[in-house]
Amino acid sequence: MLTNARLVHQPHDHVRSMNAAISRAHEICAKSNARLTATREAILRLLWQSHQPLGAYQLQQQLSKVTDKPVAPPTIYRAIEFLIDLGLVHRIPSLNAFIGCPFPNSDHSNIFLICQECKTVAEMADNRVNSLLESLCDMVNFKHESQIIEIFGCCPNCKSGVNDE
Amino acid sequence: MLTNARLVHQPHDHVRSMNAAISRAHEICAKSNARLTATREAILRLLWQSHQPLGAYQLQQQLSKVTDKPVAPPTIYRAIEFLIDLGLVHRIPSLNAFIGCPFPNSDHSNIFLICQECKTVAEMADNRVNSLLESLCDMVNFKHESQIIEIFGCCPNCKSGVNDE
DNA sequence: AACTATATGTTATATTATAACATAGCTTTA
DNA sequence: TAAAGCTATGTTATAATATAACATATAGTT
Repeated sequence: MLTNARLVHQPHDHVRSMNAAISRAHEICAKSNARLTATREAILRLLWQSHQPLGAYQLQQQLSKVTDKPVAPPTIYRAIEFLIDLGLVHRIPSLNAFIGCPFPNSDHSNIFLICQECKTVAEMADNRVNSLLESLCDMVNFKHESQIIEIFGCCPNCKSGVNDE
Repeated sequence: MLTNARLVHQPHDHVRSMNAAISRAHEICAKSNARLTATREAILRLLWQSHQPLGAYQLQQQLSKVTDKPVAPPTIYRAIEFLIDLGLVHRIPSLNAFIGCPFPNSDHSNIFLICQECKTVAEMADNRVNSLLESLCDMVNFKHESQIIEIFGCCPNCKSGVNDE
């Protein structure tokens, strides 16, 4: 089982984990002969700075602030599409929002733990889940190609009331 | 393991299964002191007639045709919200679309098999999946409240080319 | 330097969803 | 049965999300 849950749900060194993510992203792009341009990297950074998924229009605002010039939606959606295709970013369908993938090289269980209180999202991967779902698909003769699992609930911080005002 | 996959992926008696669904819906509403009004029932019927999920604006068009008068989006969204709250209908987040629930009384695994070819969606429920996911959540101290699992792939019909032209 | 492919800018618009307020229709009880 | 109160629907407007189409620029290749 692989997860970034502890990272997400506890204080940690943001800058360091982001830098790691960015350099990993550069490697992955190099391998695929893909270009991590300034815009794309900026979007990836914005997504990594937040453990809450960001919507396209939030990204638009933030990118516009960072670059100090207007940014139109297609710019955002194109960068996101690029990042998703490389597995660096996920879309959380029920939230219409996007989040950086903490382990872009691994198997994609795509299990997301969405805290309804604080809106943070942690990711997990687990092979038992994958094989169980694949076996269920086999039983009904459905060809499994990909999956996404969204789990809604309450993260450890919000359960314990740590961040209450 | 509970599924309507065979029903969805094979020819069957639409009218019969829909009538069964509607009368089940009436029972469920009665239990909850909720009113399955004409509009709500019409929406539920439309959703049952199709094994493909329908978007709100598709429902709008079809309802408008059935009732022969204009229908505005809030009408649709309100009926859908009602039906979802009672567990009679699901929203498929990645499709922005809605589908009738084949076993509204049972545990909600909310596993959807989405055929990328023909766009049909079958549903499954499986307690092993539920308990596995709950145990993963326990491991990271996340309180599991609900879940949705979307599996993308290819249904038996499309695999075998049955419906090719 | 010219060519080609890739990426971005720009404008417009499509698609999905909800807010806010008005009206109508049940349902309970006087 | 009439009045009151709750639930549902109608209506208008608009918010939020996403994409199409075409122009321009930039990077990489010959």
